[in-house]
Amino acid sequence: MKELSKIYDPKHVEDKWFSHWTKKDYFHSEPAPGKKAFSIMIPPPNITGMLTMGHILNNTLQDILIRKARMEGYETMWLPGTDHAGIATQARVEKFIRENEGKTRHDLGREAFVKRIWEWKDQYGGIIIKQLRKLGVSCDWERERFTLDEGLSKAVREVFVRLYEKDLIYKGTRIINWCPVSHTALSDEEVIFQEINGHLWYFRYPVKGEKGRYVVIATTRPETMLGDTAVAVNPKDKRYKDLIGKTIVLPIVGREIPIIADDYIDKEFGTGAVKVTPAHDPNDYNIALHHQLEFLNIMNEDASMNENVPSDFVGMDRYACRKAIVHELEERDLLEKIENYTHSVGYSERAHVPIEPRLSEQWFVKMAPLAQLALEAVNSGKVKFSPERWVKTYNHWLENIRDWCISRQLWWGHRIPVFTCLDCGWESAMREDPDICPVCGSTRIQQDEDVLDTWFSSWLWPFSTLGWPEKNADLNYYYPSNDLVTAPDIIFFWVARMIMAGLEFMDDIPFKNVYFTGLIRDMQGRKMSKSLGNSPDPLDIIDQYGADALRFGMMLIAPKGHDILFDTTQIEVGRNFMNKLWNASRFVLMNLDEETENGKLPEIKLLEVSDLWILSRLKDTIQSVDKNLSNYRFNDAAKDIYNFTWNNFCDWYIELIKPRLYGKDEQKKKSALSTAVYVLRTILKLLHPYAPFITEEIWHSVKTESEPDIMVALWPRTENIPSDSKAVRDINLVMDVITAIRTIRSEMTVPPSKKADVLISGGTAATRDILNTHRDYLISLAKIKALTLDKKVQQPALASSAVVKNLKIYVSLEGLIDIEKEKERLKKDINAYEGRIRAAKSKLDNPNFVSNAPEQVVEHERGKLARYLETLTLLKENYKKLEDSS
RNA sequence: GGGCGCUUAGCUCAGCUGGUUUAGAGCACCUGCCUUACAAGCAGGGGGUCGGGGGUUCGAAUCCCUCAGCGCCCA
Repeated sequence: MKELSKIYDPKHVEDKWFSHWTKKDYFHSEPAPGKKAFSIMIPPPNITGMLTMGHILNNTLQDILIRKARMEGYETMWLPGTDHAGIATQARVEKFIRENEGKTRHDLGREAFVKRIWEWKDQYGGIIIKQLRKLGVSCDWERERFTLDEGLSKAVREVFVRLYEKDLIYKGTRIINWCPVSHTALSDEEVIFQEINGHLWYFRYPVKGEKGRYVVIATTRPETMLGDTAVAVNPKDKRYKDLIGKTIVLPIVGREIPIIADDYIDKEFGTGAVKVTPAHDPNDYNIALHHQLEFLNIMNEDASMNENVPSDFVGMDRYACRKAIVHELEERDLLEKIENYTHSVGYSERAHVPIEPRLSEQWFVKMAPLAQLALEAVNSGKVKFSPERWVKTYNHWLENIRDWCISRQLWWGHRIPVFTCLDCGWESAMREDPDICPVCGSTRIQQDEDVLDTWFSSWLWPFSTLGWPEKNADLNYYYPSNDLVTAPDIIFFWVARMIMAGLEFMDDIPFKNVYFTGLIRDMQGRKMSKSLGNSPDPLDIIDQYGADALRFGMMLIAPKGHDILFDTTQIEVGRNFMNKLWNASRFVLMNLDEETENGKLPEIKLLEVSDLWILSRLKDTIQSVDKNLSNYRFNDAAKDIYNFTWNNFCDWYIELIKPRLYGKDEQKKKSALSTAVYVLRTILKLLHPYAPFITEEIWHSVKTESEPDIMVALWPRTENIPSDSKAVRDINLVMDVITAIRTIRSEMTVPPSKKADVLISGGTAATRDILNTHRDYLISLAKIKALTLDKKVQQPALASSAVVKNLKIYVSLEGLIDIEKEKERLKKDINAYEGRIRAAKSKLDNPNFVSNAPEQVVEHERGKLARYLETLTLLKENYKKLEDSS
């Protein structure tokens, strides 16, 4: 007999198996011709990142997919890695150096600073990858990649040059989103709009040459008035018709600016007259292009005012300047009024400060030509989204796509491979750094100072990680990958762009399926965040409950594509289940001796009805798990396993076989045990993708010779499992009768130690026969002293009764029965049946129902009614007897 | 302003092509149990009319319209 401890302790188990799997090299994959590949590319987390609940969700899902595929015999490869997170990492290291050494990156210089980031990366970067191992995820750790690796950098450069050569990359002067903290441009996707309770200021702008005449304009950003180069009105606006073409003398500055007319102006906004600041507002920029207005940049990189404004304001921060301007205009009696005004303000995704629209020269990718194929790939179903509704979001973005600003004024990242000759002005993107100008031979060559958006490397991840642009066996074998698991908040940043890149550079989609997870929130529905402190550290949870409990508990509450309200008590459910499984295994092992069991099911003829029942249920469960997992219904599959294990195997099957196990008949004992082990083994396999550690641990006590480790064992198949519908019906009847007796006992508060006499009569010969065959089950599970089973039995004077399938069940409880209580009990049952009968009757009494509903449905309703009526009669009989005897 | 989603038991959620007991599960709750696998457990129980209104249908939690509330995305 093998002994297991009474309570499952994950701490003694998890690390052991992880290193076992590593030693056996199960994580690693190489292309295996003749074997089908199954691959997943991890969404690379930031090197600055720490493991969050979101990562737990995301990576557990991927691990379930890859572990199941591995057990199904695919050559599986899950590629892990990280991205270099340009802004976040540079900011992190800058802060570190500033706080510890009092230096800026400019003090160090570009080369030395980048070297310092690499040092930081080696020490702290990618902690998250180490943390992931605690979760037990089966990535191919030897294939770990980083977006700044040599190979990936080569891919980035190749892609840049190709797009440059196709004229899909260009340099242009535009209004872009500028982060005044990080001092860099951002793409549109990196701007987060937030509703702000601000103000609308109304200023009087004097009209030149018309003393006392003003145009009142409304603005949310007073400080930008220093950069105004026009005032605009709608040409159809009668209020201002006569002013068009006249001139405004800009207050404070004294600059003379025109009043122009443009259809774009909304007559309803403010006064209908607006100030135009072409260098600091994207809409004003477009108006200015139309009207050939002056572009006046009035801010520095940190959003302080530059020397293009009156000296009193130079150097002021934009918000200090706002106050000063308002004050100054008020002094001059040019402030008409201030209104409260709610509007949305764009914030920098990384630095959490309002972005500043800024006119500057940046690099862009023309996206429209890339978008077309990407739309087709998803809409034709070549790439499948799950849940499907994300297709709409995807389409909307791609159909309205704007060019992608890819240059960043940072040092940490892939430097833009564009070179310029200072002598002849030659400029080109180059695969290799040139020594001399190919046009004039000059050595005075300069590379662009900027680096690329981090996503410019991430969008190549599905193939750059496999060695592209080289053509090699890995690419050939693993590309495209099967599933991508990601959160929908990066559908534009990443998913859509990967599809575009895959089609453009690989001529093929990057993945076949995309599963969008929900977001993890706290119980109040708030996003988990560091500042709220509502985000538990997953490693603490693993420490407390075990990785399996975390994974499984999480999956149970992770409905398809919905946000998840997370609370650690839900992980307790996972832990309790692991403990239940552990103890069920203990039970089986305690009764198992080496000889009784050879890994196979006994011949069908040796199986008893209870064995056939549990095997039939097992078969259903396997089918359901398969179906649910192939539809990405992870929580439903988890529930299938949970319910089968707990409610069928533990609650009933183990109890049903106890008489056989404790009996003398060796053959009966053997068939029970063999079936139990077989079922247990199958449960372990079904559960392994969810809970890899505990299943491996138990497996090593019940494994067969041909399958040394569950991680590489074969996924359960249903072909050889018997399915016997009569066994299912019979056992269901037995269970119903046992439950009825238990209910009586419990409601009459009969202590479990007290056995009762039970008499069963009525029903059909067949149902009585079934009960008679299984009388041992009844006796042991319903705590029966003497069981009488006959067509007609003398109803005991003092008994509690129930009706199951028209069998009358009497539990004889002399001395324990309380007649009033029993009457109440029966009355409740009678009421319930009367209700059901009413419902069925009202349907059948409706001639429209009878004539219009399908025959089957009508028949079914008739059958129901007949059964209820019979049951009701029997219940009433019992009730009457009780009344008579009292 | 446009789009998407959600609203079912005290809480978190299932309910997939409308009909298989009077709508299910887990947690919480109540009652009784240390019954030799498991008190992280066992047995039993109570609790909702499916956000409001309207419609389609023989039949609606399920389909349609509308209102309200909540959330997300885009502008």
